[in-house]
Amino acid sequence: MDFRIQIVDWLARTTGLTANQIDEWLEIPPQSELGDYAFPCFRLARTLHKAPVEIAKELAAGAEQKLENMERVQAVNGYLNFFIDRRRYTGQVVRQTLEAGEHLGQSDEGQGKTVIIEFSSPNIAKPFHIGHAFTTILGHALYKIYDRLGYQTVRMNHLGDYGTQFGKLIVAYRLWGDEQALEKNPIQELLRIYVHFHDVAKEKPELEEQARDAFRRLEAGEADEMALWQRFRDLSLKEFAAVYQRLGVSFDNYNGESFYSDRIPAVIDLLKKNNLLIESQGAQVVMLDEYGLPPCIILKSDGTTIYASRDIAAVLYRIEKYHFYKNIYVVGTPQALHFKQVFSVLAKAGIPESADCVHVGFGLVKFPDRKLSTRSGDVIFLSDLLSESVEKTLEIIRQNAQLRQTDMSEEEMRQIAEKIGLGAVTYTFLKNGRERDIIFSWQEMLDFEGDSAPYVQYTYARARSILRKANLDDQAADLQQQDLELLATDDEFALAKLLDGFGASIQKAAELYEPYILVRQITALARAFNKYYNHEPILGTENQALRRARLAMLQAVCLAIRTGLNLVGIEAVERM
RNA sequence: GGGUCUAUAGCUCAGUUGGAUAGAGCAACAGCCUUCUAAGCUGUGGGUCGGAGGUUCGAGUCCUCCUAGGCUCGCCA
Repeated sequence: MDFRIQIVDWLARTTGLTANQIDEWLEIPPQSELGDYAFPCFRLARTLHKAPVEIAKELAAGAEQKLENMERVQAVNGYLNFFIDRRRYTGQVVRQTLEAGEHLGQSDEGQGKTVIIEFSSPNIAKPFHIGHAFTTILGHALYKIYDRLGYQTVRMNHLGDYGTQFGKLIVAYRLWGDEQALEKNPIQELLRIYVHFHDVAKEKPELEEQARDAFRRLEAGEADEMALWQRFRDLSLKEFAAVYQRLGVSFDNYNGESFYSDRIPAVIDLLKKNNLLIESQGAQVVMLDEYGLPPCIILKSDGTTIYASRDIAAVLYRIEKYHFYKNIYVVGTPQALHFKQVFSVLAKAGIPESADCVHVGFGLVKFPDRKLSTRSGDVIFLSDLLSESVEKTLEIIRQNAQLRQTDMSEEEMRQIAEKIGLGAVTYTFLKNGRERDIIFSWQEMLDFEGDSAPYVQYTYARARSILRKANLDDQAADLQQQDLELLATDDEFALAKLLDGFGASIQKAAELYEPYILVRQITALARAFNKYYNHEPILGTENQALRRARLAMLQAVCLAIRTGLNLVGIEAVERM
């Protein structure tokens, strides 16, 4: 808003400080009773040789007649507090929000820049469990946010479709595979033999050796191993596709680890050319002492590749193909060291783009007493979690439909339940800082009150219901005819401030790779609206001009909530 | 042991670049549905911000040390 700019300008002229400096220091008071903007005068005390309290008083004396759009300016405890013209501000924000319409929150900051987001990346032949939900939901939200800011985006699903684990699967399948079970329920069968492999390998360590050998043959392109691998991969992808479709997630490519395996020679060349490759204990490694990191293994002692070599190959490929502005990896924090090593090897090899590679880590999903582990078969499938959530939602909708005597069809109730149930799960993963671990609890995951997607969706549905009753959608109608400065209550001003901060929250979320910033913004907006809803009978407003202005504000709120939810991968519903 | 992250209300978490009386949600307690959807709203209680020093006009925030915990540390990914 230009209120801030106005204050900064005036302060810059009056104090002789630069506008940038003022802008940095100008803050928003903790309580709105203290004002809408505040300038702390303590830092001026030394240069002006005056007490902060005095400085504030003098500035306040000269401020009011010089500043338009300002209700008053007050000096309190060394702070210079500005109270803006709230009616004007509220009117302006609502107008601008509605004018932006479907473009709300868009920006051109990403113009001409390509951002690669690698996320989801499940392992072939393993179930899609709630651990994968985190990267999938987080990555998808980041994609939407960057897309909104005008960046060119590339979504990459870096499938775990290579490595010694496939040697294990091949060995296990040959020993215990059940063809019929594989046809019927591929991932379950593959998981069964994978778990069995680890059980047996405890007694018979020679199986591990056989597995490594099978992977060696796979990497060498032996037909039998290749065929099995291809089969496992195809079957797995088919199952993953169902989950992605349900979540509304898609990718620009599925270049998994196998895709980069034949680009390893280029990596070896590069490293050799720079004299970085050293033999150590039979393996080829790059030393990273100057980065304070342990050596990075490039080739194992049996000559096969390892994930680090494949990740390095992937970066080289992406530089060449996309000339990326940023190359983002949405991968759990346990792999932080791995990415540091990979980026450092590239830096050491003189690849400047290594500085544009970012590991966006996230916490572990675990039970109160243990870690989730595929090997032990101790997992919660994402599909089960989603179904459970949707099921519970459907129950609540049924109860409410009966209570409120609504006329929702079974089909409509199911569609709504799907959106809300999925939203609840998505929200749970995005509501806090991503690096925090999530202690899995059904109770918390399925809590639909307070800070939750259903709370926000419910708010939206209620607001939309009012607009329907007033025969309005949320397109801005004849804005020129509206007197939006009639919006004068504290609730309305609070809503305006939250609407005003919407765009900034998107930018901040992108800057920090933290969708929770946007999630909290729209939750706060929803909370402010619920308060308003309970204070003011909007439809029953007697003054018709004010009623129109209030409905316009509702349109703006709906627009922001719906847009915000969509940007984190949650759908709004018209009724619930 | 090295690296790294974390420690804020009973629980789960926010807390802008250091700024005024540290905030939400859940749980607890007390209220609000003949009026726009009660998945809502209003109010109450609840804190030596892990501990000790230091820098500063001012520290939950920055520095040092300590304690506790998570993750991680060459041939898995």
